[in-house]
Amino acid sequence: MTKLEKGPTGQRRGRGARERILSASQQLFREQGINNTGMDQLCAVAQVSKRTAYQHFTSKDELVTEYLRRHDPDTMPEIFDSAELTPRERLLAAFEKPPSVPPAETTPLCPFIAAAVEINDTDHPARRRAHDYKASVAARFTETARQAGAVEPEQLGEQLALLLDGASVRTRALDTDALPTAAAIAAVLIDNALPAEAPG
Amino acid sequence: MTKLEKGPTGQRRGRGARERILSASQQLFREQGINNTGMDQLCAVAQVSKRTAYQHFTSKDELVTEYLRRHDPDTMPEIFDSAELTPRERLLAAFEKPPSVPPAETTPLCPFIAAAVEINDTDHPARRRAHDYKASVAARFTETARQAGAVEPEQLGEQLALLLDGASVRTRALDTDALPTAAAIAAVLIDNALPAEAPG
DNA sequence: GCCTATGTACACAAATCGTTCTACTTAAGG
DNA sequence: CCTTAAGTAGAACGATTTGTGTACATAGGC
Repeated sequence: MTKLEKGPTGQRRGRGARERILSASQQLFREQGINNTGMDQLCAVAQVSKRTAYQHFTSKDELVTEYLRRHDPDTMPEIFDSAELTPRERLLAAFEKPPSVPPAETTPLCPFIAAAVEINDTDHPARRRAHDYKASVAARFTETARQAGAVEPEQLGEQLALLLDGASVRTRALDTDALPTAAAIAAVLIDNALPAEAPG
Repeated sequence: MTKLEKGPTGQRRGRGARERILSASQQLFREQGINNTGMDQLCAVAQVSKRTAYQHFTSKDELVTEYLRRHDPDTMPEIFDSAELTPRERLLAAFEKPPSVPPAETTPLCPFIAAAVEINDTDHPARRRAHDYKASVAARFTETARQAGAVEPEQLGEQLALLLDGASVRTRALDTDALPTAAAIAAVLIDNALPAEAPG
């Protein structure tokens, strides 16, 4: 996660509108979806006048694109770049729930999945970004699988990425955390793909 | 699939408006999503006047709900009710692409996932229907897994359902058929969960 | 052959959408 | 202190949305 620097509740208005707009985007697009969030509401939450919003972003489409671009600029770095874990442990760590927000709530739907579903035009920059991000996650998995000595790292990478996405959408549909289910599958796949008893 | 009885291209207008409306819903909601499909366009495709549409369905919400209700009233019966296949074969058959539509196109996103993402209100009947359908698929898998003699049928059922959803959303995001990836995982899970060399 | 269900055409209301406008205020740097 | 860039408030625009109202047409069962 990037630093959200929420500030003392009611961020003081004034300079720094762009940041406030993007913060509000993160919150609202995540909570209620892109199409269900109007610019009026977004500006109200960001405590920014509409004029200012449109000086920073020429259109809502551009704001959406920037919102996705800013979100996770690198792909899950806190997991894949962790030097303390063995490659095998890193693969498994991707399926552990981050300690953000109270454990009672269900994790919100992956913003890239949301964008891929809500936006219809395949050529929309936001959808392209979603495509790239999803490919990037698989590539990271593949890379780590290769480091771990998996027999078919590309296949394993694609499989693990699919598990994460399945867990995300199923959590949304059933309102129940599906990540443990995905984690169990991941453990099986990793065990199957890695040479037995390799240290990592 | 239910009989769509498309008729000779330009369905003759007149009686039978309700069916035409639901047919158009299937087509348009699937192709462009629920929120991106207006009632005007829908009525035009259905060759039905708007007045008639609102005589059959009091609101778009109700139409969406009915569209999801009608769609697959039973859960994938052609797979789970097939008497020619062993339980194990039935589990695997769920991951084979149905021969509908040319193989070049990617399978459209599962309508229930679409509804779960596009609609924000958890209490919306359509979202409840999506919830129930997703639970139903898992239950069908579980039931079949039990027949096949799986050691932990409930876990396997939930896992296989997650794979299907992961494949659907990933196909959407990457514009590449992800079902084979899910099928490969399913094969591994099923092999792991079923007593070795059982006839089915 | 008539009666009634059903459907049509199309204008219209009301809300909401993204977007732009004008005119005013404020904060920071030199 | 004064200039200038940045932000504000809120009205308004045009397009689009869901949903209605009115007056008219037609197909089928009796």
